Amino acid sequence: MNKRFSETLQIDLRSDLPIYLQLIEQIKRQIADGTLKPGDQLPTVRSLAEELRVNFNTVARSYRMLDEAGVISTQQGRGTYITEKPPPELSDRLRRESLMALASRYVREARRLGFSSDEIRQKLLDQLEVQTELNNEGE
Amino acid sequence: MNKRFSETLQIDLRSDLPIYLQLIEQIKRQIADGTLKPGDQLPTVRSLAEELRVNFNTVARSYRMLDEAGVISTQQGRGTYITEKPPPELSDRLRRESLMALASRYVREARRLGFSSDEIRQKLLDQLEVQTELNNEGE
DNA sequence: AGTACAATAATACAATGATACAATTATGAA
DNA sequence: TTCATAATTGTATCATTGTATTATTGTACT
Repeated sequence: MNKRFSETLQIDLRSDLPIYLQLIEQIKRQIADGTLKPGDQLPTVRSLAEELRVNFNTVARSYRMLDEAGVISTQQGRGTYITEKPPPELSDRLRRESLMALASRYVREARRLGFSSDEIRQKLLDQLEVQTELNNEGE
Repeated sequence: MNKRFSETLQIDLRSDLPIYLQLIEQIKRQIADGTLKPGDQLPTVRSLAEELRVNFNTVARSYRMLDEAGVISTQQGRGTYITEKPPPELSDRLRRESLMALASRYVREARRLGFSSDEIRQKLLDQLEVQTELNNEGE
């Protein structure tokens, strides 16, 4: 049951992180975890922008930077695609960058809600226990 | 017949109350009495400043403080809007639910990337240090 | 006067939006 | 087919909007 790609992206207009960086972060992560595969076509800058209710230049900026990073290939008049053969070490680097981005966002948003470092850390430990219990059975 | 927003604001340059505080007070009041509704867009800092004959930094200062108070949402390059759900003081219960959701999402996405509990926990601790240094948490 | 601080102003910058353009693809008539 | 034309796609440029940093102004206090 494949969601529309745009529905898998969560943009927070109130975040202190710019929209174009939020997009980059999440697309990178989907590539790293295999949700997006080499050769997959991404939505056009205009259609994705419309569904996310942002300006298409903002999407274009994200695509351009991802292109420069070598993870996607944007082609004028054709569209944008996940790079066919990512450099061998790119995938592992993407994984680590994605983890860093996730941790960074968690801390940033939690701090924005006014929580202390202790509370942020403790809640994570709680969640790690909860979700680990669930996963150990099924695996 | 709606007046221009700027015409509903009375700025007294001779008041002992600073301009930016006068603005904050009056905008807050208009939100409280329903004149300004959630989702409404406020004038740009420059246009409002021009009509009020004050410097746009002064308006920006008012907007920033209202943003920090959670009353409005300022978005660079887009504009400023009355916060959708303005809970005067976010209830403790809601805050904790939000933190839980953030932590849960972090763990879930990190696991999806294939990281272990140790790696997930360690990366968070790293980020806590990094972001705490910048923010000088003690105060 | 001199100092210290808050309020305001000036300037440069970053993120997003609007518009026009170029490259490619799709369509259809000859 | 082949060519012309329209539609679609990304690109380039500049305008608009809020942000950050610094300078200036004004006020209160010694």
